[in-house]
Amino acid sequence: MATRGVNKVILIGNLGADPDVRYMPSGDAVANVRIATSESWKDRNTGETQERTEWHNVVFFGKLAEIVKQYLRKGSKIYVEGKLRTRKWQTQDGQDRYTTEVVVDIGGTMQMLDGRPGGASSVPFDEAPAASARSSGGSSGARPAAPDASQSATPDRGSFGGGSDFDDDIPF
Amino acid sequence: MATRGVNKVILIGNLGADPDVRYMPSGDAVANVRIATSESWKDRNTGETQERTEWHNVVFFGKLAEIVKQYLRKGSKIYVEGKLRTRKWQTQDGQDRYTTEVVVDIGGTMQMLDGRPGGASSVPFDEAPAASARSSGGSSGARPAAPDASQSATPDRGSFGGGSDFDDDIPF
Amino acid sequence: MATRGVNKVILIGNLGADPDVRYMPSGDAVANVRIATSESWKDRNTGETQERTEWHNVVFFGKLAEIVKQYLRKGSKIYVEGKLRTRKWQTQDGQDRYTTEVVVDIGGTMQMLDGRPGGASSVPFDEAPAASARSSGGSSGARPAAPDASQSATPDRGSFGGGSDFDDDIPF
Amino acid sequence: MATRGVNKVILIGNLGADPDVRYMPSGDAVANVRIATSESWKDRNTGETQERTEWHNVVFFGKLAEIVKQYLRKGSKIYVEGKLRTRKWQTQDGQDRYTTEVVVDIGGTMQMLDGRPGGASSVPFDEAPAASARSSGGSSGARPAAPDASQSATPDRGSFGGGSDFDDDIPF
DNA sequence: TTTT
DNA sequence: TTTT
Repeated sequence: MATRGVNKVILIGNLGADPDVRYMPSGDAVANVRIATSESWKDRNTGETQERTEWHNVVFFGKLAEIVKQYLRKGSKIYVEGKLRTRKWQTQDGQDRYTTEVVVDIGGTMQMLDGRPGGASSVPFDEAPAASARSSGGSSGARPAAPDASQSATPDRGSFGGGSDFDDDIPF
Repeated sequence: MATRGVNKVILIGNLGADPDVRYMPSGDAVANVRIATSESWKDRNTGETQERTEWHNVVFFGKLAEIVKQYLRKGSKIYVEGKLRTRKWQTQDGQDRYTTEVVVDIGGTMQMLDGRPGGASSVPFDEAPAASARSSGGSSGARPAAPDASQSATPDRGSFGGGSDFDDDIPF
Repeated sequence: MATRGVNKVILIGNLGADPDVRYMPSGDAVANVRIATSESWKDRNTGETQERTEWHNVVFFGKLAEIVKQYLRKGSKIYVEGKLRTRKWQTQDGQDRYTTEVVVDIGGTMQMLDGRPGGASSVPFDEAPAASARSSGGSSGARPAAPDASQSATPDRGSFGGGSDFDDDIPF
Repeated sequence: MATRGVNKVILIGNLGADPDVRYMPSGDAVANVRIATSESWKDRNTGETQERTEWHNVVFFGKLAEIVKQYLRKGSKIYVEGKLRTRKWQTQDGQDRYTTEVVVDIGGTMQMLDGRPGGASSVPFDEAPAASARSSGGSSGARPAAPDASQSATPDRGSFGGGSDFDDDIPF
């Protein structure tokens, strides 16, 4: 992979919920998590302390997704290094929507900061201790999240299992 | 400002168009730019070279916005250090939309990489070589982009000048 | 402060010992800590797992140094954002030595990752909740660590108290 | 490679001299460059503008080293993402010295910012468009710079060609 | 000298 | 020793 430009995101925050892990037709795992970062400051005029929490959609692929599935839970604190990707998708009535996510693949990393017993420490994207049946079927390991791949990798919430009990207008 | 967590974005890329600079009621400038980063890789199966360009919405405030206005043009190459912020806004018919931007304020920086003669080099957010009439009226310099502030700072494209020749459904 | 270029260091690691905090003539605090980061990998030939620990010298100034003194201890895990600075110093017999440190001042940050009860969360360099008698005497808050300032800020280990029970040849 | 902690350096600056490229016994290239970053600020007391230039030793391995050799020259502006490594070495009279370098290998990247015609754009460490005779003999590509490897990779300046017209006491 |  |  060659690059023109730099597209890098670094986050430290806590998971707002358990990871949402799915599998692509190839068998590769895709894990979505919501991470919160917050900042607080004193209003110059009122002197009151303000706080703002930002929620980030983070997507992991392949081996990293498996690790996310195994070790991360609601409340887990992690370090993430990834890149920005804005993905286009459609509502049920055909309207275009855009969602920006932090994608952790080539060049990215995840690191657990909780110090939980037995927890994996840190894992760069390209790590594959043992090729599982699942990941051996695909080649996503050395490929950046291509438009096509990512579309099937992080589909509309409703496209799995045929469910539809979600609000199509909320992109995340 | 104190922070729980880290929320950092680093970009190097080129402007897709001239900066879009507006002024808040306080007189503070707000500059929006679109920055492209691209990556290319070889498809493992077909061997073909693939390319993907990512477009980022970057927002500058205060003094930095003035510098962006003065020095940056379509094609300019810059280094940007900022943070992610997802902003909620509404379409004309009242539907909720979300747009994720890279905000350059406290803790952020911009740097020009073009080597243009007379160009400013690098500017952290909190720089104010000389308090202009505009920035002296506000206090945005030492305040992170608060939800309220940012909403008026980066309104729907059409909310300035009363214009409305834009597609409400496209968040950027 | 304007900059030509980018000089940024991001570390997450544990303190190898309690912070070493001193005070400049101005009364400003300077805190030195040693932080360990480690990586492990499998040797391609032998298949054995290798590990390498890297030790970093990190220097905090002013208010941040006070916080380091108050909250950090041997073993503490922190996130640090700073810049590289190589400092020249001399052995007792007049030989030049160079030490590279990670300086956390303007544009830098420190964040505690331990989740200790009562622990401060994150602190950018320029934070000064209340101007203490100490920091009010100096102006280090808005000044990058200048060569002169830093020299007095992080002097030879022996220059405090006139002691000399250390090995002059070990720069850290 | 797994990691406990984060050890990341991001630099944008200019080469102070042409790259210094050497070859390891395995045939793998090692390129050393000196990169300058500078910052300026106004002294609060005197009001004078101060400037400080920082010089960084950056080391590239394998394929990246070849690219550095081919495309970079004195004055070239580059973006570098690497990690800190402090290396121990000895003077001719057996004294220990330490040098801190920015190592660009696994997880690192280099990007040319000059827009020179024919220049390569960006190259992550693990890129190997075509296995050259040299790099095919080694396995450095997927191995972090191990203590042993790096020692032979970035030896004392005088250890090549048997020359000795250098000051042993200056670590860089 | 840390941590797992 | 670079760059503006």
